[in-house]
Parts: sequence; C-alpha cells; structure tokens
Amino acid sequence: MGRKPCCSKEGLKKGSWTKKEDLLLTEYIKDFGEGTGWRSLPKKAGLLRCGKSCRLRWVNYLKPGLNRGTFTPEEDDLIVRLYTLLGSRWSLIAGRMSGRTDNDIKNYWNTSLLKKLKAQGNEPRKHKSQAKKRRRKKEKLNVSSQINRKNNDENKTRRKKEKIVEKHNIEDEVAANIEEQPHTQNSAQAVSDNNHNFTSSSSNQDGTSSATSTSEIHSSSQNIEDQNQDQIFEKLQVIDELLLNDNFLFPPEKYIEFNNNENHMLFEEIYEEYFQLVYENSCHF
DNA sequence: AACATTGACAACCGCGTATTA
DNA sequence: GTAATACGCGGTTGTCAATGT
Repeated sequence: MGRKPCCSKEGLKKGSWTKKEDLLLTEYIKDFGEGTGWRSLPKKAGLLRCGKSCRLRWVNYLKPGLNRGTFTPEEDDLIVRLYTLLGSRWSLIAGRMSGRTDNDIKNYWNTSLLKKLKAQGNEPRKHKSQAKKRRRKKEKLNVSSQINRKNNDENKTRRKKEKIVEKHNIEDEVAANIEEQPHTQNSAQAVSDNNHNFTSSSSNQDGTSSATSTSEIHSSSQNIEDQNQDQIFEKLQVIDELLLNDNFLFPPEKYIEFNNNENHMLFEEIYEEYFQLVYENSCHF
C-alpha cells in the first residue's frame, strides 16, 4: 500500500550549496529536465542533498530566467498592490512578476519593503497568516472525532461543488453585466490613491469584513455584515482561478460589486486594480 | 582593532494538499 | 477507499558581509 518508503535524511548535507553542487544539479536538470521527480534526483545527480533542498536551490537560484537584480520602484509598487489584494500569498504574487521567485519577494518584503512602507506611514494592513489559518483548521480537526473527520471530507466535497457553481455564477453574472455597466474611469488609481483601502476601508470596527458577488447583490438585499475576511479571500481566489484559466477571457468592464455595512465600495475597483496589475505585469496572458 | 548590530538573502522546517500504490 | 509518500507553500532561522560604536 502506498508509495515506496521515503529515503532517510541521515548522511545528507545541509547548509550552503557549493559551486560543484550547483553544477551537478544544473547539469542533471539540463540533461533530464525538472519533471523526473525531486525525490530521486539527488541520487541520480550524485548529490548528497534531499530532493526538497535540490528543488529549492533550483527554483530560487539556478533556474534560468531569474531576475536577481535589485527591485525597481515599479516592482515595489506592484508588490505592495498585490500584497494588499492577496496577502502573503507569495507564490501568487511571484507568478505575476516576471523572473522573481516567491522566496525573493518574501525576503525583500520582510527585510526592506515593509520597513520602507512603515517609514512612509504606508504600512499595509496585515493579512491573516496562512500558517495560522492552517493551524486553526488543524486544531478543529484534532477535536473532531473520526465521524466528524468524515463529515469534514464530505463538506469539503460539497464546498468544492459549491465553489464550482459559484465560479460559474460569477462568470455568468459578470458576463451579463458587461454591457449594462459603464467602465469606471481611474478606479484603479482611486484604489491606489487610498493606498490599501481595500483591506482597510472594508474592515469593520471589530475587524470583520464583508463581501458578496454580483449574483447575491442583484438577487437579494441580504445582510452580509457577518461575512468575514476569509470569504473575501475566497472570492479573490475564485477571481484568481478565473484569471488563470486560459479559456476564460476577462474584459476589463466586468465587475463584481463589493459591499459592507460602513460604506459601499464597488468590488469593481478592486477587481479593476487587480486586473490592471495582471495586464501590465503578468506573464500569464 | 575589536566587538556589536543590522541588512540581505539562502536555506530549512512544518504543514496542507495532491498523487500514488 | 485508504494510507503512505511527494510536492509546494509560507514562516522562520541561519549565515555572512557591511556598517556602526
């Protein structure tokens, strides 16, 4: 049952990579490609490293096409905006920045950019830690019995289905509104001018936030005050999936309305900001 | 010159999810 | 369907050079 046993870590080298190791890894990948499995790569390439370490070294340092130069002001701006929208989803952010790795951006953010922003008084609102979210999720699971776990799995399947339905709803609604709604001028600039107004102005006093899709907005006037920030991120993830779907073309006029109990803010602005960023800088289109 | 501090970045660790037998 | 394993991600730590005292 299961895969063959994992190799022991005993005897494997740790710490900084030598030029010789870099060469061995580069040569191996040049000859056999990346898709041969990181687990078995070190042995085949003659390296005393674990596959994980090899992958990291390749992805963050040796891979051709990496931009290891200093970050430009334009890149700074892009990182700040994407962080505001996506939080510390570094891989997502890196995916929209040509030649930059998630590790690079994360390091730059933690060591330089954040300090720079703090000094300017523009510190973005801190997003929920992804790791903490995971831990909370795990704690819940630990409390659960086997039956609850099973229920969790069932719920997971159900949520997956719901997400697909929601995704389709957003596509339909957004498409239906292309011709109905005029394109908001300079909304991206407005968002930019307000700095992180997506996360700040949309937050309630108790720290909660609310969001909704166009289908919800147009179909009812239900109160969404109790929807929390996680749901906003889920919406953004849906948008993200849509954006990354080659078969789905996203005209800039499409919008999703955003709402909360304090003020009314069009999700369109957020989306448009996001869309503009992706258009200007993405390697995915 | 010696030591302390800071900054930058490489690398590791733990975890969740996907994949596989 | 289940458990073991592989992979990828985010958070954190370690290391080393530059700078300050």
